[in-house]
Amino acid sequence: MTPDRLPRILRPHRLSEEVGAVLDRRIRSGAFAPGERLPTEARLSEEFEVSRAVVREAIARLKAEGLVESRQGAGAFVARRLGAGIFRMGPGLAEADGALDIFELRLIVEVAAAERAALRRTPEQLEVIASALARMDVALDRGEDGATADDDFHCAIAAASGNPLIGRFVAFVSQEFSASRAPTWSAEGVSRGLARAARDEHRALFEAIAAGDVEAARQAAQRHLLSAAGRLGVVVPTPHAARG
Amino acid sequence: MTPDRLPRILRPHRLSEEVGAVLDRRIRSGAFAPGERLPTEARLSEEFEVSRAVVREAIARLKAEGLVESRQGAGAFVARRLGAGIFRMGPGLAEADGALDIFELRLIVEVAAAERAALRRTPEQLEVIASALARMDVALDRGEDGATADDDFHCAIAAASGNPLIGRFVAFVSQEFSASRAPTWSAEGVSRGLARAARDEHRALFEAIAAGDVEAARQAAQRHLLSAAGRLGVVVPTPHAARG
DNA sequence: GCGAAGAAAGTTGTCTGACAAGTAGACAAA
DNA sequence: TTTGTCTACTTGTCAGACAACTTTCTTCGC
Repeated sequence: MTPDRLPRILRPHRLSEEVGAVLDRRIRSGAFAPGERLPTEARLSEEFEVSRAVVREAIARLKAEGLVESRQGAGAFVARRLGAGIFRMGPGLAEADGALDIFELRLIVEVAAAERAALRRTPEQLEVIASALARMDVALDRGEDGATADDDFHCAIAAASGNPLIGRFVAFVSQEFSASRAPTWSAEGVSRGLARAARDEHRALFEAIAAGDVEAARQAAQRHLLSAAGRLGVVVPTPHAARG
Repeated sequence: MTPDRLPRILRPHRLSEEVGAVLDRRIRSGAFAPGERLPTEARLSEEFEVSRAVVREAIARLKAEGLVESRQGAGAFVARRLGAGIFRMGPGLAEADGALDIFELRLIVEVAAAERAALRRTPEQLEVIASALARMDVALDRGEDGATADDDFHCAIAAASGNPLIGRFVAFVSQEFSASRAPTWSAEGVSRGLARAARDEHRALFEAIAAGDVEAARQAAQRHLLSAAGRLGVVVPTPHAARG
């Protein structure tokens, strides 16, 4: 646990964010039911003792997130389908239990991506994967940080799955959780051989994809992600434990 | 009970949305580079010939979407990592090739969710799944629309996976693609027996989860989703074809 | 000349008041 | 009951002002 993140200690408070956060909670908690009309802007500005401009800005955020829809003259309404069109991880998910949840989702999607990449990758896509792998090797030899190349490697595999949606989703998750690769590539991680272990797992995965061996790719991807979780002290239970 | 969900044929234009759309395009197209400072609010309000309030509301949306960050006194800046923290499907994805991509992602995540639900579901969660199944039966008997119950069924299984992230993601994908269930539950679909076929698949999946049989749950979920895709005329290739 | 303190200009955040555009409910007329 | 009108209400937009904060420039002491 290396929490090098100091998010909002020094950030000056913004009224519109506070108001937005309160409304957000009320909506998600069900205090305002879907389809129900929100109090008017004037009413809210009274309740929170802020100007209408602040309320409007807060509601603008909620509208952008798909939680609220407003109609001129009628009012603002809680969306019938909360947050349609947008998926977000939510802050603070990258720690404690959240890490396990994210790793499990990564395991599911990235293993599937690896299988499909083994089947469908084009020579060009294989080249991109190989390039990321090579950059990791260079970083390892020189004792530099290979976290970015690590990131690229995973994203390149997902991109080679032939499904752009999978590619984008893996990129999203990986970005969201990029901090998780830091311990492996830190000075301590390198000295403890974590980076080298990760490199070997990556190579096995690459070779399986290069060979077009779906089953080997599945196993290599699963082994790698479980090991990566282990390097963070997270144990991901898997229904396939007997097979993997 | 009035379902006022007509597609808003002629939505009155909202200035803030138009301004926001223009800025959105400029940022995504790279006209404003990541990290670069945006023109000031005053400048933008001049350019678009709108009030500063409109510009602020537009920027508030972009901030909510993670495209822009602003600092009081300094200005508004294009985010270094565009849209970090948010995943969206993008419009128009639910047709043509997009349907295949979404179905493949659904297949991956929902099959995994079914496996985990078979392992981890609590009696309460099983009850929720059973309830959705029962509602589908009622709808089928009465010739009513069971699409909502169908939706609930899938989401309930994902929720029973024990991983809230999976639950939310399936809810997201399913919502995004809710139109896909319509053909099954339409009058024509019911008369052609599509709804009945779907019901049988659902029941098999439910029983596998109730019995805690991981392998059966996996197969039932896969079979159901592939059949569902087939009912839409989509053929999803799967690396597990030999096994399933 | 140079570094530091301070002034000045510029920018976002918030407040206030006002009017335009659009909606919903009441009420009267047919 | 149906229809049309009216009125109160709500959101959308505008304008101007000030506060809070950042950046840049100026000035002063050395």
